[in-house]
Amino acid sequence: MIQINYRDPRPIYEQLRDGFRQLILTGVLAPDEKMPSVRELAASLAINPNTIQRAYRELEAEGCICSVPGRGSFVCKTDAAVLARRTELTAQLQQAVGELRALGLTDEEIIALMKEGNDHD
Amino acid sequence: MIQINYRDPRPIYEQLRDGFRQLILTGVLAPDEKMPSVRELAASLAINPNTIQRAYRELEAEGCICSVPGRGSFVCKTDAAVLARRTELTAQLQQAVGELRALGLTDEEIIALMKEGNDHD
DNA sequence: TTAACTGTACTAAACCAACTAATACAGTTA
DNA sequence: TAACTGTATTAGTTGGTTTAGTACAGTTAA
Repeated sequence: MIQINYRDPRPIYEQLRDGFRQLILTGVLAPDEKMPSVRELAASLAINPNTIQRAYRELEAEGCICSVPGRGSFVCKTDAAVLARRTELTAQLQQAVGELRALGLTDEEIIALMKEGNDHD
Repeated sequence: MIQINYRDPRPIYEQLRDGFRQLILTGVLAPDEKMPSVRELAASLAINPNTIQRAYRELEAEGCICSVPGRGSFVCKTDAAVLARRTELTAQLQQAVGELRALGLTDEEIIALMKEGNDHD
């Protein structure tokens, strides 16, 4: 379901948080679907339950999941979560575009780069 | 010339390296121009010389500056450095674009976002 | 030559965030 | 009741960043 890359310099809890956020916001994990329990996921990934807990805590703060003591954690995609992610990605996009322009690339060239990597469906 | 932001979670040496790279690759610092000496910059920024040294070492490895023992460090913009930065920015761009597409945005909407933040000269 | 600059190298310690470990408490479910 | 769930807390380890101090060698100008 989710994988950890130990060569990735980012902390584990960030990899988990970002990975799950991606799955949730893109609909791979449907609303009301049950997330793996803290202990279960910790065991299957061979890491500490506290690390899972931290990722889940942040996902809940973002509005991606809802955790209920005794019951479990559940997917809970919120408009606020989608909007927040979109805002964040827009900032990243504009940052990269701004620097590419500073390197002398035209908007046409940048758009070409943008469509180059991925097939646009 | 360059500033450190202590609220920025990134390490100081990364802020220095990225800041100088930006100034060099965009031509604000001209080729053959002398960089501030390790000790001078450390004093004016009130940080340790070793931190400056690390930033300079990485900039030299990237081909942005050339350091000569006894003489100093000098701007030395390389084609390789420009290309490397362009490649990196392209990856960041495509990453953001890919995720925005996954959120359901069309390429037209993404291009609009891209032009929205900055006036295109 | 001397003095003051330059980059570079090295070791040791302080510091802090990330992570682990172990334990405990409370709510839910069969 | 037993086994699950999320949550909280404390303590300890680890690794990267930064500081501190020292040292060496090359350059430059008085």
